Amino acid sequence: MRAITSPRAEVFAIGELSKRSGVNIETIRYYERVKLLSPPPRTASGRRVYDSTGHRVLVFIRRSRELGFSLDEIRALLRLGGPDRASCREVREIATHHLEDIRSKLRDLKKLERLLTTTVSRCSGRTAPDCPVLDILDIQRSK
Amino acid sequence: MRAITSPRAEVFAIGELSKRSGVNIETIRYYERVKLLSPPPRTASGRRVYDSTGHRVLVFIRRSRELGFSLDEIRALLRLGGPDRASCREVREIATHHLEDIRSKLRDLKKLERLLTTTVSRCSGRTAPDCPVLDILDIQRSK
DNA sequence: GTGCATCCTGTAGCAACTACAGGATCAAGG
DNA sequence: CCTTGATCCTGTAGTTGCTACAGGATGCAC
Repeated sequence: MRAITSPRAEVFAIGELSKRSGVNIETIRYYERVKLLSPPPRTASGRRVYDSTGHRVLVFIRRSRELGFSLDEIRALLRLGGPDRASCREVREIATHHLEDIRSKLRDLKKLERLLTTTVSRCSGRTAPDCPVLDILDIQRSK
Repeated sequence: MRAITSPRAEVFAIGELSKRSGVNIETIRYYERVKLLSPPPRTASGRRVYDSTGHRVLVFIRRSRELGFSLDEIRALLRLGGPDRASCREVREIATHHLEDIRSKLRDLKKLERLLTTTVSRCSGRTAPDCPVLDILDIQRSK
């Protein structure tokens, strides 16, 4: 086995990692607490030390969050991307399931958008005496 | 002024209200705590007593939540629908603003859906050795 | 050696609920 | 009259994914 991996491994503190990854410091520590990130080595005085691997994992997490995956889903994806990587199938299952969630949210939002659009436009038409937005929500004026 | 409002006002307890409105008991009490609902009268022994007005307001809240309004927005809508109701304009402002939120969420989700759809379909095509879902998220295999 | 930046832990807060625990009260049957 | 089971009460803690302190310990430059 080769001892030295490459032209010297670069390491850095949590502030640097935060800047590079676009994930804020408190959030990084939070990810560690909830076991999304494994605890990094520390300096003698107790400060966290990260390297490029830590950076890559964190960026993976950030991207996944942007795609709307939950922390639990990300945990699963990380496990699958990790040491015992094998099953593209499982990854696909998670992603497909997530996609279904997204689609149902999309459907709901579209319905909502239509409903609110037509209602608001009725409202802006004139100085309506009875507001159609409140109507749609079915609030009662005495009768 | 007429003393008796109608053929006897019907009153009921929180469990009944919960069933009729489709909002669960703990949530009703929570709404009261955060001042979305005004505290109802109580029986001698301290149990909450509701009537049809309480029911109407609660249903209004439920529908608003289904439409994705935040509790703060609903608070505002309730104020506008209440005693000093006047401004359809303010209601429209709240609804329009909310509509913009919905539209931007819609745009994001659509992008997401496209991205995940194509990725997952590439994945399901064959027994891929390197999972494209993990690829897209940019996780690293040693190199 | 004196600042100031950066780091540490631990706790509390946000939305919008949900889920108890531990006790009081009500209504019906025997 | 008494017991049983349903319903109600308050208060607190948990959920998700963070963010924001407080209060203290380092690191580094001048």
